[in-house]
Amino acid sequence: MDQEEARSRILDAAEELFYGRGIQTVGMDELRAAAGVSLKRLYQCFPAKHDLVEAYLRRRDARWRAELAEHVSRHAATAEDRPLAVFDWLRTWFADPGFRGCAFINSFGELGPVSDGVTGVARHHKQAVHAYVTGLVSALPVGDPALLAGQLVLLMDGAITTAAVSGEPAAAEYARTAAEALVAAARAAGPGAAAGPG
Amino acid sequence: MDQEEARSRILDAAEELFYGRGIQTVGMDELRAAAGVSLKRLYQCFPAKHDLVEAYLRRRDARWRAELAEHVSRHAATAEDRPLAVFDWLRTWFADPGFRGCAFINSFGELGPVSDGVTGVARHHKQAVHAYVTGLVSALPVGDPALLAGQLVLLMDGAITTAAVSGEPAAAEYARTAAEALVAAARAAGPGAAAGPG
DNA sequence: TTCCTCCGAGAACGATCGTTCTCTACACTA
DNA sequence: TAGTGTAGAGAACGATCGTTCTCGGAGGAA
Repeated sequence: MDQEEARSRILDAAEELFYGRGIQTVGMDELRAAAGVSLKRLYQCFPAKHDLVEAYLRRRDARWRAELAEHVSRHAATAEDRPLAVFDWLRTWFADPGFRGCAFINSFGELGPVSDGVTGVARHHKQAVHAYVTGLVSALPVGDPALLAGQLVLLMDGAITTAAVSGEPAAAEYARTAAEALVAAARAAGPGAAAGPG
Repeated sequence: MDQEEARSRILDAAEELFYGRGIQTVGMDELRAAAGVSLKRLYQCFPAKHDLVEAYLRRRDARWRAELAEHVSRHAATAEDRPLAVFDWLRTWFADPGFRGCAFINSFGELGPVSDGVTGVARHHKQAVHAYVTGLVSALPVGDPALLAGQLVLLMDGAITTAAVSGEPAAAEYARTAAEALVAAARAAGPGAAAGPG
């Protein structure tokens, strides 16, 4: 087996186990078995468990954002649809049987206080998502795209955690209606618009 | 030392350590030392660690919601102010040096998949907060209080997690402005109001 | 074939953790 | 004063975990 393939299989197993059951709950030997590699190979690829944890989070960050962006660009016809398509994608994600909330929030809650690496990756992920959403709303005629993006990101994280804890995907619907209202309000206060009533 | 006092000191230490560093990171012996009780006493009060974890979460749930309700009832003059006062309280909480996100989301992310007890307490907490917010918005002339409450709860959870991961309390401001917009939109669509433009 | 190198399988090691057990000291009762 | 029950201090136990080490075998080069 190639070193490259071993690394990929280890990361696949790590993503399934770490995301599904938590990081500290999964031992290196169970991970080795799930990946189908030897312990020696595992430590060749990742010298310590925290290296594997951070690599898992980094890969998941890239893939998660790529899937989100692909769904948005594929399903949103106009610039107005794009921010809302984010929440449609969330709904399909919540319905996935393996859904268990945000991997970065979970990892941060579990290891943030004792791992600067985990904290850094989680923070980077949230910043990247924020930047992506800011890009989406910047195409809209709103007065303060940064404000609207910040609000939408709150709805995203709130929906993710609520859906995870409650076990029901309905949070995506609430978030979408809230996003519609916030986008509408931002457009009403957009450049060239009169000040709102009050 | 009284049994009652021992129990209280243990729960105090558990809350500080579990919330601040995570549950699995804190051992029973460190907890015993922080509480200033003997190991025998510790296991008399809580026969196993998971008993202590669930007791910690239940007590924190009650206290957290009581503090929130007290702040709202004390600082909000009118029914219109009450939902927004929630976010003012969040802002002060985020600024606390010990703030580290939502104890229930953190615990759920760490132990949810392997502990039905933790999952149950986290779910109960979120349902109770939802019920409280529903009560707040039910006093407002809005068409669908349950919908607005669901939206506001998403903003709360999103703000809490964003503030925790980013380490900056600014999320509370975004959440408050979003809450204002959502309340205004719900009032515009409230009972007796004409349908909105669109 | 013989040697060298690499790999997988899994034992082993040291540390930690949750939990229990032992020992000693002290307060209270007859 | 002798006896009894209880508490604290901390050793001990069994399990688990991250990590390293050992052993035996496979494959290529001379």
